[in-house]
Amino acid sequence: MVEDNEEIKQAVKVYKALGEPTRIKIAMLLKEETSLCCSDIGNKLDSVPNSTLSHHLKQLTECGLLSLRKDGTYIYYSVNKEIALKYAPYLLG
Amino acid sequence: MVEDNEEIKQAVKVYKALGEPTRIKIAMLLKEETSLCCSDIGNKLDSVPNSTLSHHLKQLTECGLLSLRKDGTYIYYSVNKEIALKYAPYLLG
DNA sequence: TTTATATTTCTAGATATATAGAAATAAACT
DNA sequence: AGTTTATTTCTATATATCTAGAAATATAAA
Repeated sequence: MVEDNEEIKQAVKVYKALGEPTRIKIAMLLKEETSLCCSDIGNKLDSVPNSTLSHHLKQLTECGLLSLRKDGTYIYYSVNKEIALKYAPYLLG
Repeated sequence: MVEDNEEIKQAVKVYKALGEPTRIKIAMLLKEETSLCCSDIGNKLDSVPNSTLSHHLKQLTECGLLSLRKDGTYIYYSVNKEIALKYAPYLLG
């Protein structure tokens, strides 16, 4: 029997996060720019409202794929290379 | 702007396929066994009806992650290494 | 040609997720 | 204190997906 261990759970979370067009585009953007804040990402994607963007960024962050750094009002996102390398090195080019 | 090209579309399909517990378990099984038929997989997973299994195998196949070989009534599934290597080498161990 | 086995399709209900407007929070600036 | 900007939370609706029983299809064996 295959077990439901923590690693599989994280893999499911990571792949679920990447299995959505807007989110994979965010990951691709960050692969090129190394670090962007929410509104920068919004400007690069076409007509995605902030609330929707926030929802997507949350999932990408919660699965460990993105890490963030706060700077005043801004939150800068970047790809967590360790996780990307493990589950989806495709993202890193 | 990030584009919706074919490669991104396939990546989304692959990751969507992997972003579900039963399906990632199927992929893990196949990583160890190299080739299994639908009912073998059903026996290794606990109480997943055939119709559900068929649905999952269809998604894993349609995104290119699994390839199949028919042998009489049986259909043997195995991991398509080219696709797995590109998008999720994690699956190959 | 009947029977058994493997797998798929059909169908429907339950659950999850995506989307986005509006209000709320938070930090910086005047 | 009031205002602007960045982001989140709340809320609701629409859409997608998971699940599984029952019927259908397909191949093989008796």
